[in-house]
Amino acid sequence: MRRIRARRTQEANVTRPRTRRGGGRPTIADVARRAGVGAITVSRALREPERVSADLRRQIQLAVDELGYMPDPNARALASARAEVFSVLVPSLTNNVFAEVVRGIYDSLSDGPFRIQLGNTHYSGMEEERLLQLFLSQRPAALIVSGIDQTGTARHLLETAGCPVVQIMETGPDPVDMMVGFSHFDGGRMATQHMIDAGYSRIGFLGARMDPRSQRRLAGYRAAVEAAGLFDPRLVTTTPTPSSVSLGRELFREALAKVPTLDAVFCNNDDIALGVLFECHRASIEVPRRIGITGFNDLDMMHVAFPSVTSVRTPRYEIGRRAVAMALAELSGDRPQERVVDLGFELIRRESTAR
Amino acid sequence: MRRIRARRTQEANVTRPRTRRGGGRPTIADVARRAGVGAITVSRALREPERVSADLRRQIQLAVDELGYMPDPNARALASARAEVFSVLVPSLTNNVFAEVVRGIYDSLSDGPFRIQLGNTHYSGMEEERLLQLFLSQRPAALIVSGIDQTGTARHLLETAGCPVVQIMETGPDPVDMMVGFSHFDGGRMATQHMIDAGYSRIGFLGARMDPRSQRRLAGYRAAVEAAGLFDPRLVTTTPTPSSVSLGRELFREALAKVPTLDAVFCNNDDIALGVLFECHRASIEVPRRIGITGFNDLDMMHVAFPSVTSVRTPRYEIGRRAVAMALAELSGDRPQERVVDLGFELIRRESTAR
DNA sequence: GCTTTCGATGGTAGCGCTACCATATCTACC
DNA sequence: GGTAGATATGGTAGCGCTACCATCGAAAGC
Repeated sequence: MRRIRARRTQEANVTRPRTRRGGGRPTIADVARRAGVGAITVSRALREPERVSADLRRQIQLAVDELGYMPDPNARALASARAEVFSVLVPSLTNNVFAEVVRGIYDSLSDGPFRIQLGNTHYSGMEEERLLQLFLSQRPAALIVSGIDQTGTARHLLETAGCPVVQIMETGPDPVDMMVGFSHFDGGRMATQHMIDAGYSRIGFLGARMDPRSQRRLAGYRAAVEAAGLFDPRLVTTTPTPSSVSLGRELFREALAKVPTLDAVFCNNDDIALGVLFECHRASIEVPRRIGITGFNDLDMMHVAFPSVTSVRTPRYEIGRRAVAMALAELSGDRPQERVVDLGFELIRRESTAR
Repeated sequence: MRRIRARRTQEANVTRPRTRRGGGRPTIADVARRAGVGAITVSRALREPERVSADLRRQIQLAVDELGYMPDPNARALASARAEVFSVLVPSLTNNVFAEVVRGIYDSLSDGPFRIQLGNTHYSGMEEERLLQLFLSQRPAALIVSGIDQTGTARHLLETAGCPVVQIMETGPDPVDMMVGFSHFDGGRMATQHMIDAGYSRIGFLGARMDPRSQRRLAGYRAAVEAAGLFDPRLVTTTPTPSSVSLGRELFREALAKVPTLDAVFCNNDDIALGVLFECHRASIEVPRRIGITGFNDLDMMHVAFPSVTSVRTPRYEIGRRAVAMALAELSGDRPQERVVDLGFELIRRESTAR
């Protein structure tokens, strides 16, 4: 039986002309001919091996190896109306936080068949809409988007995407589909409460690029300070400028000029905190005695800094991994029970607030 | 004339059943029908508008807008045997240096039709080969790869890729196609020479993750130190461990334990330098009097640090932009004259070496 | 006035793959 | 022994688009 197939194969082989367009790379038909089977069987052997007999499977694998065959993802996507692509939207590529999230996503997806389509929204809702539209034209297998504050249009696009959608970084009451993140409000509140407990009373908030998550950290800060009867609007210093270490220094100088009695700062993120720390060094301001400092994210450098800096450790890498895991579970059929996963955070107390 | 076309169109429209597979999104045929033209004219109007009369162009644009038509990139790639994709291979996603390069690439490509396919090689030649193979199966429009030390297999893949290839970060004598970068050897040498000139004589080298570029910085360091008769193998402290601020501290401690007379360090990169700086603070080692510090890359924080840290400023963002520009030029037909572009670097002298 | 050339437009035939259905073989059951 | 059902494999017809070639009318050349 097998022999008959093989003969048929060779005959067909003779007349096949190299097409004008394809770069001469082997196609699934080449593999099929070589293995003496139908093209569809090759396709199956590659995608659902359990549905092909071990015998043919071996033969096909051999042909694939000999020919160096690689399926064309474009043809695949066209024929199946679904690309093996995860579309990922983040607001920044250089921000360490998102770099880690993205790394988590890449690490989780590097084994499987999925490619990644990464888009940088630059913190712009318009840009997010544009990219969403663009990415959706590829019919991705899943969508991972940052934040929960999509525009109406963007939200509608997500809802009608027809694939698993994971909103990351934050959790909220109304997921499009799934969510992984933590509460920035709680993070801000806990960090601030810690400084209150440590005995600071004129606690400032320093914030750059006040995106929605920063706003919620600020809200958390405010809740804590108000509860302690310590709120003063002049203690809040923010700017829409993108965050950086040098900006941290500027903000701190500004805050100190406004409120000379300032005795602690809760920083939007660790870059800002580092800028504050350096400025304290430069101006001989004692930390934590004269000024307490708390950052956000807990980058590696915070525990190395001198004095080491208190910070809120956030599960960035883990968010990336979990988002992929949830989407993958959904794709494979077993619908995750938990649609909204709160990965929490941890306040790491260090020298910078040890008064 | 136009009217006749329109009539024909409507007739055809009646019998068109919605296909079972496509998700009901409008196709080029829908647009063509609506505009009363042939599908191929729509295709042309979208890709080479100058070849279609202004009249039809307007009509087609209208139909596109009304229908919300977006071309399917997969079908496009399949039909034209070329995807509108730039494949980019970097060794790390979180390393600030590559994050900036990638940002440059994204910024340069966000307007045009090109998508980006980003791969993380984790500094592994094997992984690079694998990803190259994978990405090439998509027939990208161009390839951007980090470094010039590809394995034989990888190099062969690049040479036969059939699209523009840009090697980035370094320049060298033997480009596959094009190169953009700078000389890490010269950077290392100049940084070291600067410390020699500043009066330091027991100058150490601290290096993490000794990838090829770090190796060349080390070679530059060594050239400078040897020329001055100052070389001592015990001054070199390296580790294959990935770089981090905390690792900088470890390396510095180790170096100081080995050679107590150490009076300066050239650090592999700014993270390491920052770790050294913090350790100096912690151990009350005066900078720059007792120890001079020079970093590499000149991250924003280096000028804010106290004392501010001397570093070699590298054109990371610019490398990304230039790589895209060169590939784009090649694609549009006007072959760049310069196949190898050296973007140089700049030594930024600061307090940490101002003895 | 007639042919030649050229620019604008359209039709046909794939690109490489998979969904869908058909067919063939084998097993289980009455 | 015959039939239903399961299992394994194959054929056909697209997926949505563009390369290639054909066609057609108008301008240009003689």
